[in-house]
Amino acid sequence: MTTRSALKPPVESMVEVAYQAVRQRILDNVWAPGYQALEGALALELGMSRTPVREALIRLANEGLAEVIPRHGMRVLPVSPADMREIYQILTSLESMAAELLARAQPTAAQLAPLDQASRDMEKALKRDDLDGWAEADERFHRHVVQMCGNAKLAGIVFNYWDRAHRARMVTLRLRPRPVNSTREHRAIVNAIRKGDAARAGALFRAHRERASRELTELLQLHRLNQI
Amino acid sequence: MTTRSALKPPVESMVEVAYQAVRQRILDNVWAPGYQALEGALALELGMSRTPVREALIRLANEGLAEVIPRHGMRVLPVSPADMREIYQILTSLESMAAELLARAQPTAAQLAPLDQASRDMEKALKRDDLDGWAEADERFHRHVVQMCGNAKLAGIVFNYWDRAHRARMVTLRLRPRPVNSTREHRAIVNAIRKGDAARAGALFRAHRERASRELTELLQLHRLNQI
DNA sequence: GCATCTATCAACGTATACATTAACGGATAT
DNA sequence: ATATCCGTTAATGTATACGTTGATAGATGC
Repeated sequence: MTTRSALKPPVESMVEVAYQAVRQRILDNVWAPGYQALEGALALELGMSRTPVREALIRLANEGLAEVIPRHGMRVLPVSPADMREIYQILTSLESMAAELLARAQPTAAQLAPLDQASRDMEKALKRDDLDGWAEADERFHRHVVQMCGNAKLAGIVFNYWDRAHRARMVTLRLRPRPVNSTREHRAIVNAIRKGDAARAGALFRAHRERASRELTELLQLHRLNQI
Repeated sequence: MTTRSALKPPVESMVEVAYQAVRQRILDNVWAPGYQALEGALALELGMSRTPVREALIRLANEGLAEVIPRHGMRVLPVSPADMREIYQILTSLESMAAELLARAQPTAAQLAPLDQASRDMEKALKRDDLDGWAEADERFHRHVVQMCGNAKLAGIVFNYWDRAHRARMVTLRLRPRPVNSTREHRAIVNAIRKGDAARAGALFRAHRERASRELTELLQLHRLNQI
C-alpha cells in the first residue's frame, strides 16, 4: 500500500485538465456567454500545447457548452429562452420517466431515505432563507431520482442538460419568489414512488418540472434575459 | 453563379472524412461490435495522419458508438440487451414527448401529409413483403415526428440513440414476425395529432414504442443475441 | 467620403516529432 | 511447471512544425 490515494489515474491527462478547467469557467460564469478565446491563448493560459486544448474543446462542443468557430477559437454558447424551453421539455420528459422507473423498481426505505433527507433539507434551508442551500438540496433530490432509476444513459443526458441550464438556474434563483411549492411537490413524488404508483410518480414529476419550466421562462422574459 | 453547387464547404475537413468513414462502417456492421483498430492503422487506411483520426474518434466516443482504449485504439461498442432496454426507455420518453408537442402545435394538413404517406408506404411495402422498404418508411414516419415537434435538441438526442440501436434493428428486422401492428398504430397516432389531442398522441406513441421495445428485447433474448 | 482591391498576418488544420509507458515475451528462480 | 522479473517494443499523449486561408488594414479609385 502506497501513500498515493488514487491508484489508477495518478496523473490526469492534460486533455482532462483543459476540459475541466474550461467547463468549470463556463458553468461558474467566469467566462460569460459569448466569450471567445483562441486555441493558442487557452493553451498558453493552461500551460500546455494546442493539441490537448483542441481535444477538450471538441468534447465541450459535443456537450453543447461551447462552439468552435474556425478562425475565432472557442465561444461560450449563450442559452436563449427558446433554448431553455427545449431543454426543459427534454428534462420534463426524461426525469418523469426516471421517476416512473424508480417507482416500478420498488426501492427500499433505505434507498428512499436520501430523497426524504433532501426534502427536509430543502425545507430547513428555506426557513433559514438559505437559497444556495435550498438549490443544493433540490438538485440533490433530482440527482438521486435519476441516478437510482436504473438507466445510466438517461441519467447522463439529464446531467448534460442540467449543465446547459445551470447558469440560468443560478441567475433566476434570486430573481424569483421563494420556492414554496417545490418541497410539497417533492414529498408527493416520494410518496408515489414509495407506494409503487409509477403513473402517479411520473405525472407528478412532470407537473413539477412543467411548473418550474414555466416559472423560469416567464422570469427570463420578465427580466429581458435573452442570453444567459 | 459558379458551377460549384455547394458554396460554403467546398472541401470537407479530414476530421469529417474520418468521422463519416468510421461511423458508416460501424452502422453498416462492416466493423462488428468489439472490433478494434489502432489510431495509426486507421490513419494509414484513411490516408491521413493520426491527428484528424483522433479528433474523429473523440466525437464517436462522445456519441456512444465507439470507445477509445489507451493502448488498444478504438473499439466498436457492442450493444447488450440491457443497453437496448435503456435506449428504448429514452426513445419512448422523448418520442412520445415529441408526438405531444407536435399535436399541440396544430400542424396543417400539408405538414401531416408526410406522415400519411409514410403510413401508406409501410402498408404497401408490407404487402410486397419488402422489409427494407417497410423499415425505411417506418423510420421516415418517426423521423418526421421528431423533426417537426419544434425541439431540435430533442431530435438530436433521438437521432443519436437511433444510431446506437441501428444494428440491432437491422438484425431483428428479419427475425421477427411481420410487423402488422405498426401501421395501424401509426395511423391512430396521426389521427390524434390531427385532432390536436396531445395526451392521446403521447400515450399512443408511448404504447407503440413500449411494444416495439418489448418485442425487440424478447427477440434478442430468444436468439441469445447478447452483443450486437 | 466611401467602396473596392490588395498585401500582410495570424489562426487553424494537419503532419510530424518525440518522450513516456503499458504490453509482451523470454529468462530466471523456485 | 509456474510465477516473477526485466528488457524490448510500439502505441499513445503531447509538443512542435508548417502550409493554407480568412481576416484586417492600408492603399487606390471614384
